[in-house]
Amino acid sequence: MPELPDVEVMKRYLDSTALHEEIESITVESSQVLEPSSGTLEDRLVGRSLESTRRHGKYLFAEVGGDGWLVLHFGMTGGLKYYKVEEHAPEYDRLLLNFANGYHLAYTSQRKLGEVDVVDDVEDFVAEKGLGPDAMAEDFDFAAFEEAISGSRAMAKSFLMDQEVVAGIGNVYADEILFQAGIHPRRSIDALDGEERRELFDALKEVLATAIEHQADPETFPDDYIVPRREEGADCPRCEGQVERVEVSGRSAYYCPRCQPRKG
DNA sequence: ACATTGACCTGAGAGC
DNA sequence: TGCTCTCAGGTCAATG
Repeated sequence: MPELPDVEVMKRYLDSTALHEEIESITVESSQVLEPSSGTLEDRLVGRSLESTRRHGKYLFAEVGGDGWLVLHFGMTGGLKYYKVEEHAPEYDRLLLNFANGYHLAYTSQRKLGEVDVVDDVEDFVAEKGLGPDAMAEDFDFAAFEEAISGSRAMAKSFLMDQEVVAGIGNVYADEILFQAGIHPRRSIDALDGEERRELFDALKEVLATAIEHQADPETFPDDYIVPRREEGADCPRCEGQVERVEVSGRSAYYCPRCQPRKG
């Protein structure tokens, strides 16, 4: 579930913990998540330090001592933890960066669907993956959103989740964006009128920004958010209706049929 | 061009 | 209690 807001929170966490510390060694607990070989990873990291971070969509990048970037992707489970004593070691750690100061940065991924890589250039990596603009980037504005819509006939939810259209939105936040915009997840994107497109775009920016403000913790989200109630039969936070589930691109979409009518 | 399905992977929670 | 089954959802590939 690490989507843009979750990854942004991890970026800030990394910024406030592990930067500028020398990496003394690495420990590979599971090589399945590693794109390069353990040896390559070791060669590129040991003796250096992480100097800065960037994020594009759901990908986090950490600059390695001015020589390339560590790429972290979390799949659907996973995160980072910076700790010193063994008692604080997290479960499901797959890779550890062991710093000279005695601390460790653990990359965790319960289901091992993540990816760790080292690349020379972030832009090249983004281009290679075919990722669209980051959803929170300034240059992803309403004009760019409309431009992306033109020519697409995808369902609204599939469109939002397409990383080539816009990078960073996954299953959970797509549901929230559609709920806030009052748009049914299966409506086709090109059927939305001008006003609906505007509302959808505004909701996209608003939901992601709000989630980041709340540390991507659904427990603390505004009362009218649907994410904490993604469950069939749950009460809609905005009306007397009940949350329903429908399948979209093989994923569960939770929505309120009253707030998000099939046809608007 | 888009939807659907299944693979990857593992453990939490449900159901019996 | 303890087992088995389903499901979770990011990404990619194959198929319709």
